[in-house]
Amino acid sequence: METQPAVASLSALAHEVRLSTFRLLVQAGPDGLPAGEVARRLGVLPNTLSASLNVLSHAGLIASRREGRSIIYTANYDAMRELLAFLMEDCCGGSPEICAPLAAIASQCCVAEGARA
Amino acid sequence: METQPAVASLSALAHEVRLSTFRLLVQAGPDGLPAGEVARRLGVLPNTLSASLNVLSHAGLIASRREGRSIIYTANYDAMRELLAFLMEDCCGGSPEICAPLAAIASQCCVAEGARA
DNA sequence: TCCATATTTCGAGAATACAGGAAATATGCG
DNA sequence: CGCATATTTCCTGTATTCTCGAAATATGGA
Repeated sequence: METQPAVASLSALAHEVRLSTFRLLVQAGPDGLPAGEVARRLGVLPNTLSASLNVLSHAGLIASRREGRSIIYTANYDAMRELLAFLMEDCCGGSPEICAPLAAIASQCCVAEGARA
Repeated sequence: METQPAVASLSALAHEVRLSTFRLLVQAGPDGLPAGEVARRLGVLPNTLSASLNVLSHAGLIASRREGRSIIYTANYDAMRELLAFLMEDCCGGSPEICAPLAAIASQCCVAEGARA
């Protein structure tokens, strides 16, 4: 990943409603959530949320599909991974032991539970 | 970490010069770099860079110390870790196998080289 | 003290982001 | 078709951010 798209992603996440929205969709998994449900859970007006979804979508962090009258939004896990990888990528140039705890966080978070399955 | 400080950190990073500055300092390791050196490497005016450093510092992402006439800036690795952990923290609630690759990235990045030492 | 270096602070104009009201679009159902 | 639901688009005033020139501050050395 290069700097410019990373800035775009970070900008999209640098907003209370948008960050909460993204986290909600990440939690929701591949099934995603309809826009209205997100608005209800976060307590924001539908049009305000729509603007937030638009920004996140434009940055490639989420995707959408129509289902009946609802539009379902889902997190783009690839984009999330790319952004995190970009942020982690530099720390090893200096001293690996400094950023090693990041791996510990990730394995605590993901592998420990994933490996158990 | 909570949403509000996370937004502050993301806002600080959501800017081309500031993101590049932060990455440069992360690469530089605990010794850090003087402000002038960062400005020279990134090709930005000293006062513009100063504003960027101020924003990053205010968000807690970097720290500074004076050394003679120079002011040396260093990355705050703890803050970086907290932010990354915050972003990763939700993915497991859904499906662990989705975010497991994050652990792979982190271990590629840090542990593989760190363990070799 | 005087000067050069390193960095920050101040100020102003231009550009951009934000929130929310009102209206428009799309879908499903009777 | 007519109506309710779900969501988006448009609009507008306000607030914030960004950039850069000019001036100020801090340090070290002659």
